[in-house]
Amino acid sequence: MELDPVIHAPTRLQIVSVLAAAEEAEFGFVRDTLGISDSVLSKHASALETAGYVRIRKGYVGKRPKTWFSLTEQGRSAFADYVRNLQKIVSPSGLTVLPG
Amino acid sequence: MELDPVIHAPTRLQIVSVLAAAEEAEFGFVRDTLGISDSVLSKHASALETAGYVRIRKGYVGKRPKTWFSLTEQGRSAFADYVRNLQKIVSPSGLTVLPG
DNA sequence: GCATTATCTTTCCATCATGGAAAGTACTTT
DNA sequence: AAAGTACTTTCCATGATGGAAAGATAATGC
Repeated sequence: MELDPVIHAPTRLQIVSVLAAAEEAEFGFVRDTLGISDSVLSKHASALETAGYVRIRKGYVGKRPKTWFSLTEQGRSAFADYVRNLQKIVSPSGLTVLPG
Repeated sequence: MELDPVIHAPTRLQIVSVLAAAEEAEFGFVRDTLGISDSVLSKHASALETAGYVRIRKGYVGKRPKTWFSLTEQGRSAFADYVRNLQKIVSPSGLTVLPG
């Protein structure tokens, strides 16, 4: 019933949730969606990559460098586990973390 | 879409979840259920009391002092908000993990 | 009466996490 | 050459966390 600390930190939870909702997301999109600084996103993305949860892809749009993030299979699975564990912790109260 | 940091800390989330499932819970029960030390529970309970989320009741069982915790109305409401916010963050992923 | 137990609370400490600013990297545009 | 784009890394200050140890208070055991 452990809450994976890599995912639980609020900023990373939000990053992972954004990525879980899409196949891939741009650096700037994630940063602006969450309203965080470049450095914070860069550091959390690296932490998630180190954990094996996020893939960081670098490429170009025209001549400008761009970075995209996506969840790895391991990341998706860890996120699903995380949500399940949250549910276990919270559910005795009768509340749910799930939509609907 | 803020996750109340008083509740989000894993240990306090578990404490609050336990309390949300009951009217009142004993110090020893909560400590043993979560597997934490006396000092940690004592400190987190104080923090939750300071936030207005938990009521700490002291009394006796026979001649031995005992402490009980319960959520205040404010605490229940903050917890419900917390879970709602969690839902908002997580739900775009479309996870279909079922409660229970 | 004094030591021990019970039930917490508070202090101490060492560690880790977090975020933003600033500086750095690499390349491009003007 | 200077400035801009798109990050990454370093620096730093702040705060959170947990357990052990020491306290506080009262009740039993011997």
